[in-house]
Amino acid sequence: MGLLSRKFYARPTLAVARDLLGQRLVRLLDSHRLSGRIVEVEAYIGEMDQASHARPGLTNRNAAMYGPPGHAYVYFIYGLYYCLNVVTEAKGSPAAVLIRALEPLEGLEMMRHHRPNRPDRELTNGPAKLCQALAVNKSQNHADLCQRDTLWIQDGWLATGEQIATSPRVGVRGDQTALAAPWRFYIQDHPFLSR
DNA sequence: CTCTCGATGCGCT
DNA sequence: GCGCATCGAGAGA
Repeated sequence: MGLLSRKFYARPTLAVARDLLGQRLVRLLDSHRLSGRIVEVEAYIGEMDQASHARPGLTNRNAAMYGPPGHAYVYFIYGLYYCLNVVTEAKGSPAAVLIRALEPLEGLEMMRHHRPNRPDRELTNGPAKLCQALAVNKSQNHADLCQRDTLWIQDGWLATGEQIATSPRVGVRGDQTALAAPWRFYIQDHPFLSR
């Protein structure tokens, strides 16, 4: 099935974010496939974006955001968790889409093993939860998503009747007026949305 | 169900 | 030293 191409990611970030909904994120782990449909994302665009990790300019942490499109930007947060982004736009233009929630499709048994004592509905309904379920960590930072290596995105689908909705981004700090832009995209009423 | 609060470590000022 | 693109336990209703 179709791997999403470099050109898909080398576009304006809001378009990429919207078009990622319904696509299938695949993680290959010890020859096991773990995958899910992307049902919620957020866009982070440029150094002027008050909520973006690129706000301080190029640093070691956010370097992947400045790199070529179609690669992973994985960061460590709150001393405990990882979150996964997809780098967008041309090299040198720091922008990315945060993957916030998945609908699990393949590898449920292994996901349950990675997130013990959780009901299935809480396997991948948050940015750090899905990284736990798919065993995504710093070793996937800079990974090329345009190759079938250990992490990639391939063609998915939107079911008939599924509607795309937007809202302001969640969990971001700072000046609220600057953060009101509706840069969160999600499939309306989907059961695997984050809280 | 909702709300509050603590965990935990690293990058950056 | 501070603050963080989060989560889960525990309490209350």
